[in-house]
Amino acid sequence: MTTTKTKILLAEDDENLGLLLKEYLKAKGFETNLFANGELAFRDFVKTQYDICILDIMMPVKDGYTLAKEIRQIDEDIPIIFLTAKSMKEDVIEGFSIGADDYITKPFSMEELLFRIEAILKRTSPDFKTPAPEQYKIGKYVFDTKKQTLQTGDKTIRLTTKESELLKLLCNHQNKILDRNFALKTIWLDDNYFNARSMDVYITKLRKYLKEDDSVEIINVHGKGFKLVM
Amino acid sequence: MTTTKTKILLAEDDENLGLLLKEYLKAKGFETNLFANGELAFRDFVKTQYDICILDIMMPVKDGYTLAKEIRQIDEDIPIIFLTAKSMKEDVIEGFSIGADDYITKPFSMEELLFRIEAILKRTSPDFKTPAPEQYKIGKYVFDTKKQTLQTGDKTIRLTTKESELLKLLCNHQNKILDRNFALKTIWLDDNYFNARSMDVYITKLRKYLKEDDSVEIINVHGKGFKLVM
DNA sequence: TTTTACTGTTAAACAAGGCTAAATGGAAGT
DNA sequence: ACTTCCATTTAGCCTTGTTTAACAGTAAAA
Repeated sequence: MTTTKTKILLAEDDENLGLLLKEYLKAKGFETNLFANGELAFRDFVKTQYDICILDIMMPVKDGYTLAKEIRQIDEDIPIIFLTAKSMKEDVIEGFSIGADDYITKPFSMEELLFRIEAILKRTSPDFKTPAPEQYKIGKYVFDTKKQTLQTGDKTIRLTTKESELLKLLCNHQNKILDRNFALKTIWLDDNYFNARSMDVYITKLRKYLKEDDSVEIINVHGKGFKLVM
Repeated sequence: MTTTKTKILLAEDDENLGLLLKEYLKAKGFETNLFANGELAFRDFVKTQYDICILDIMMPVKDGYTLAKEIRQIDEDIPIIFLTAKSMKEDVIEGFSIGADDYITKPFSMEELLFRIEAILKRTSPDFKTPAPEQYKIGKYVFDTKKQTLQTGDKTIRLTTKESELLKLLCNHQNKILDRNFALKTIWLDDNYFNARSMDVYITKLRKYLKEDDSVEIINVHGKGFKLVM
């Protein structure tokens, strides 16, 4: 399987921040090229296929706005996110006028940057690892979230809406803990006692459906939630 | 060409801000419906085709997060922007986790909001924006709303008025939940018990008509409504 | 160990929905 | 007026989805 990594162009003159972001994004599965100024970034942009650009505004040699304008002349559509220390109204306006997709003021958490990147990518590239694909492979099962079915070779199990929503959340967090309260608030909208017990009942149901394949298991993490391991 | 205005759902309990935004957006060519709390906003959401939702987080009766989750259960894809006074890291994370497209902290300039709306809309394919076409493709069927017919290669099924109206509503909300009460009030003008049972009978009829194509299905969402998936 | 908070599972209860057939009632034809 | 036709509603019965209750088991805490 050749899942091409999402390529990010990062133009940031603060070396500390730049490397930190690059490392973080790498850990999150992105391929990031870091450049210390707009000039270097642009020289690479023309020869590399990027999926998204993250540009600091204030940089030596060539600032972020200028860089963005040059990028826009080459590619009208590529997503651009500005990073900046100042949050002056006019600057934000100018950023968006150039055709920015987002404008983030420092300080920001890397997590927020990641979310903002993903929010843009989910609308941009249709094949982007969206947090909610229509089909999941669960061991020898195929779970169709749209049709709410769970197929395994011969038979097809029709799932109810709640079963489907819960399984979807589990798939979404596969091999990670799905927090009880998060799941409750997402599906039941309220994490009271009764809904919690209701959820337990649904976990039992899902386990029954999935018991044909031993490599798949929904395990409980005491006091935290459930984990779909496979 | 009759370009329909982009419809915005705005949930904001601060009446001053709400009306101000509404006026501003109106001047910019948007059609905005303003609601003072999440409950009212949701009640309208199920019966109106919106293009984007702008939700304040802190609202009486039903807060923005809960509203967003309810909206997401009905429509997984509609863009959501959160407005909030607090910019706590965890809140931003929660907002994006629900599937927000942007998260703006007050105070913000209306101009910035406008740019952010446009940044999102330029990435959103306006496929459902074309209002109520005369013909729908439903799997291998062609549904003609005007002639009230359902064609599939060889044969043509004549639909009755009620059958046609219901199917039209379902098509209008395809892959989203068609709210029971909204459908009843729209077609039967009254959501009493008997009309509800009548509607169930019609759902059965439509399912029979559509059973030639497995890729099409009318699934029930318990207590909420029906969803035409394809 | 004892206690307490969680979790697993089953079954009961109830509401909602699926389906079929019969009843209703209006429109059109005789 | 009577009949036929047909869309729609009502009735009835059965199935399913979801929640609640109840009881047993287990992990953590005291």
